[in-house]
Amino acid sequence: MSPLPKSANRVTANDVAARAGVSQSTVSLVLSGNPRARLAAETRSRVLRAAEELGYRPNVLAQGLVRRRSYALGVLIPDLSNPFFAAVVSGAEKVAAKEGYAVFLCETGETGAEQHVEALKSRQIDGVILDAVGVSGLTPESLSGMNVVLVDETHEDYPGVVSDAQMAGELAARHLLELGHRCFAFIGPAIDASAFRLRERGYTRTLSAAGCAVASAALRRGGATVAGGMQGMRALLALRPRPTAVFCANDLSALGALKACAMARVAVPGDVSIVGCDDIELAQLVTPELTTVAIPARELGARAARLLIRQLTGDGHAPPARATRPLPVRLVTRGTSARAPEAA
Amino acid sequence: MSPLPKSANRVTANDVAARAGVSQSTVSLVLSGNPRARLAAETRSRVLRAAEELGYRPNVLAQGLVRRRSYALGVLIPDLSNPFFAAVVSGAEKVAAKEGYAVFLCETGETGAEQHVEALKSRQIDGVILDAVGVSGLTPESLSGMNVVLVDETHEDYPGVVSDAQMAGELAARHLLELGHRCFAFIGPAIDASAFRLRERGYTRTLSAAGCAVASAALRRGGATVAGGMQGMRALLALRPRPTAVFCANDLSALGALKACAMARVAVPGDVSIVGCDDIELAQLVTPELTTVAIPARELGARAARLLIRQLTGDGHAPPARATRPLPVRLVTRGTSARAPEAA
DNA sequence: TTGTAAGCGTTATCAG
DNA sequence: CTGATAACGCTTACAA
Repeated sequence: MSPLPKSANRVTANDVAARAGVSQSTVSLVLSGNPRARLAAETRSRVLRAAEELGYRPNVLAQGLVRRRSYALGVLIPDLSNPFFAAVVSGAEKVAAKEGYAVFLCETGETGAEQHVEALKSRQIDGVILDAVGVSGLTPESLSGMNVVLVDETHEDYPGVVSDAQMAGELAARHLLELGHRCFAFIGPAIDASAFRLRERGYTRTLSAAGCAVASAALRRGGATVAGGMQGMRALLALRPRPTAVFCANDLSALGALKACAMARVAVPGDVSIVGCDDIELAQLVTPELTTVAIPARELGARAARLLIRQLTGDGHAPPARATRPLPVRLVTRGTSARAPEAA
Repeated sequence: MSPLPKSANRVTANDVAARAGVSQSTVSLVLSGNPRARLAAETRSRVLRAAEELGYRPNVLAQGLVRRRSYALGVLIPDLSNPFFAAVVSGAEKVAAKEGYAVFLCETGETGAEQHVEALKSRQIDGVILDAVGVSGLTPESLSGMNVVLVDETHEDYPGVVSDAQMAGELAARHLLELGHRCFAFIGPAIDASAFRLRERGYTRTLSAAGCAVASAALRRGGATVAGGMQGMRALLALRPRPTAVFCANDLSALGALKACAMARVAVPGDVSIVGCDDIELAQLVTPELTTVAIPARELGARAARLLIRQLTGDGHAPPARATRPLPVRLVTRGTSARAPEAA
């Protein structure tokens, strides 16, 4: 193995041309060129064979240079350790790969999306999928001229693929209401325009409509992480009266909340019911299994990729691909929710 | 006084040159050129300022074309839904980004690594990190001329970054032995040359040395997934005598095994002890918490990236970066392991 | 129908 | 020190 794939290794369109006894541009024509190019069948097959024999693969960088597209997409997420994001990425990667696009993965953390976008720009990226990176936190010009699709976030300037986040909150609320709960709480982050916020809204509104406001002290803000959930739940457990029903903005925080209960020897669902959101695989691994609202994460990613690619392919002035209708969510009733305990 | 940015869209080195009143090649020299290039301080700063004002970003595709490097890495993993792989990717992406490399994420599934590698090749990828994709399953020439670094897999042709997998198995075995267990089992996949296999070996050898062979019926083969773990454990529970100690090749399967026990109302760790491997975040979320052997996943990814990049940068004939010493692993004793139940 | 040639945006080698 | 100029591998008018 020489450190750098020296030279001599890579076979170019020129090599193919030489072997087929045609010019390089002819090779280009038959291999990647317009279908409307009319080549002699004989020439075409000679080229094809030569290419085959030599194992020719067009250099995408060079193609990109002249076509001004890189056939690469960027996917930006805050944190790959959240299985939900992993699923989104996975879904996006799969359809991208099938369509001949490669995906650059960028983990932005809480901040730092900006730099990643810059880096992608200088790679002539064809478009980006942003999930939960907070578009409004970016300087407007950083995304200018880019093809972008948002996931589970809405912004007037960009199309987005979303789940029915408000419905998710509503489903959670209705479920808990039906179980007879009267004292509610919520744990989740305070990011505007995010799905988290909509979940919260659907939840609180449904509760209000049923005459059950959630006290502001019962509204715990924090990261949508395990740690955030634990913290939030600890605070809730100290409240009097103690909430008997808690909806968490995502499964990770719900799992954290569940854990906090276990550590505090608070029975779930005996003393308090917990409902998460996402339905990640782990939700079924804990005991009791987590009641949650399923969000089609892979599908979100897949659609985002499709939408983005369509936007790219849509030569000229096709309708600039507006946001699609929200993907349906559904309540998955498992073991962490039960009838409210009798009032003390 | 100076020309304005040409077409609103992309600003090139030519635009900068025009504005700075120098030639394009000079721009190239000061911006990306050798540090040893000796430019007039005055010229340099003029160029720098012009570039700054225009917001110039060199086109990496073009750079790649001539330099024959793309400054991009590929990371191939079978499945992003396994948090362990997600962590590896995350670690690799972080150091790659810091070093100015972008990473193409490729999820290969059980098979299909080949095509992804081909796709990456035509993108002039600088190198790839392969984690658990089974190098030996690839046609040799598909990786020829590529810079590759393996993660947790050993192969004589490529350098690899590994954890001390055999030690992981040994630690699990010693732990269970110390707890007085005598009837052992193992759940894991049958992939040669993988860390899984080494974990198994470390486990079985340590047991043998202690006079406790693991019966072949107690050796369950299957995917290193939740489903695989559940299946394996179900089979084990039917065995007579029933094993009291089970080591699983990874946490996902351990979690599956734990779940299977819960469903079968078998007490963990009362009736059977379970030890996993990886120490993914979820391990602490289940009840009881999973005893496991911690593998530094992020660190593996990070090191792989560093090693790969060093290999790339190592112009000329630096020692071709052999495999590094195994990263240490450590036993994390939690709630799924306890003293063996009294013999019936 | 196929070849010639002009780029795409950079880097790199030389002259001046 | 700086500026032509030739690649890099490919696409695409435009000629032949």
